[in-house]
Amino acid sequence: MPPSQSCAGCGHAPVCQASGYDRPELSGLRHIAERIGPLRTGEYLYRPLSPFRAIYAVQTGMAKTVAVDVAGREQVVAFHLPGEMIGLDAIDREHHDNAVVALGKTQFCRFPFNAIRQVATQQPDVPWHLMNAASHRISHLQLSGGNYLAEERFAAFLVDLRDRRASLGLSTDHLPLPMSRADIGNHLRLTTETVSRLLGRFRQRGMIQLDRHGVNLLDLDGLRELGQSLLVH
Amino acid sequence: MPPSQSCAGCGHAPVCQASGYDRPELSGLRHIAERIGPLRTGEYLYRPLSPFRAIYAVQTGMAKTVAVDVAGREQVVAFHLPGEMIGLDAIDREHHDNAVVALGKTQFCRFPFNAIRQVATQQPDVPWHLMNAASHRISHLQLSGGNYLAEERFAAFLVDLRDRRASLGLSTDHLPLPMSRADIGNHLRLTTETVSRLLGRFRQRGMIQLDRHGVNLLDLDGLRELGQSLLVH
DNA sequence: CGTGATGTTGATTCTAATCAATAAAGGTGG
DNA sequence: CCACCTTTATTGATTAGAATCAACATCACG
Repeated sequence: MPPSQSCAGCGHAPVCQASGYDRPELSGLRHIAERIGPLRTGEYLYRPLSPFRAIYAVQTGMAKTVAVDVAGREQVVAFHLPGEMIGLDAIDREHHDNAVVALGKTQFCRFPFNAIRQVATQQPDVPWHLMNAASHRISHLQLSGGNYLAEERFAAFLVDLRDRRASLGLSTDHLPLPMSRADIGNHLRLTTETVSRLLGRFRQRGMIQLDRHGVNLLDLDGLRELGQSLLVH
Repeated sequence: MPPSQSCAGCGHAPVCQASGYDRPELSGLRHIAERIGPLRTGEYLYRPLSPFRAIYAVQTGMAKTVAVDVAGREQVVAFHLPGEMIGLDAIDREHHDNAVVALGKTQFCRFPFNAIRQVATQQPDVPWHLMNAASHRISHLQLSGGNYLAEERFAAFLVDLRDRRASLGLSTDHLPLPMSRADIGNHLRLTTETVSRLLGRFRQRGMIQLDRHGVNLLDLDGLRELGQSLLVH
């Protein structure tokens, strides 16, 4: 099956709209998009050493980016929601140096990089749109690299996920957590045990409610206060 | 004194060349550069809430970027060597959310953002050049956010600094460290005491030599091995 | 249903922070 | 140039936060 071209008829226009892709100055991007997937839990969109040929966005579902260092240690570098750009860290490289893995049934949009550069010659806002995404990602990484307590980082993680879902028009009362505790912990520099304990602590305080597929945030203000130092304003 | 325009006659062309700014496709950037400074230790290039109007690069000397969170805690987000872009994290914002501070007598190049966008309409490689810088920064931040031991982070910090100096054609035998131990520690999520102890440990092992203004790396291979997981390859 | 993977909870250990004291450096004014 | 004083750096003793080790519970899946 050849990848379907263009965004015409895509049922997921709303999240793209929320991410700013519906601006007429970016119309060219919509015409070069290819759909990838669905991939299922644990399947790879790309791997370390895969040649860099395209940028991606999640269309539906969720994904993680994982860096693998020389010693083989894995580092979960980001979780991706629909509409969020994937692969900006490889633009200055020949090859990807990390992997992108689906978390649950996930579809992607693929933007071939050659096509992006071609489109950019006609629509000069295109590179600046990517630049804005990169700029935002830099801000986020700078903050999250900071020296904060486990509780602060974890609260910020939950609130950040909620806020990103909110800005995409996704449900905010319930946060699905399709990744493992190990993934969350790895991402936040915590062990699975510590993640479990923090979830338990927040539950005991009545700040969250846990179910099999995720959490309900019962005290968003409380969590936001705990994580405030780590949240972009 | 009005800022001097253009890079013609600038005595620091070599580092810019090493950073790729001498490519003819970027010639427009050279014509809009303004020189700022010299600033002295502790003086600000900009502060949080300063309006975002330009991107900067260090010309000579060294600088740090400091984020200040809601609670007033400071976080040293980066140290900048000559030729390195400053302010990419503010491109999608109206205002800077962090400060840039000179470390020792430091001069900057200022690239007004309006002028950059103007130049970009003539030289389409300009935004992609910034994008490459942003991409590289994302890669670096993703790695350095990882969960590594104090010793690994510190060794990687020293080697990274050396390698960046090497790629700019600066001396590599001696690393000046114009920032305080507190700055280094803050940047690496360590206390000043721990930085001191690590320096002491490396010195005892004969890996470095300490003097008043910086360090000599006596066993680069050893340091590189300690920090290998954190270094981009 | 098992059964292997994932998640929770408790006991103990360890890395780096904190607390504390001293030493060295840098800047200032006489 | 030196004495003084403030800031910065080093080193040691103790503490704390999260990791590790360990046992058990629960879930997903064939």
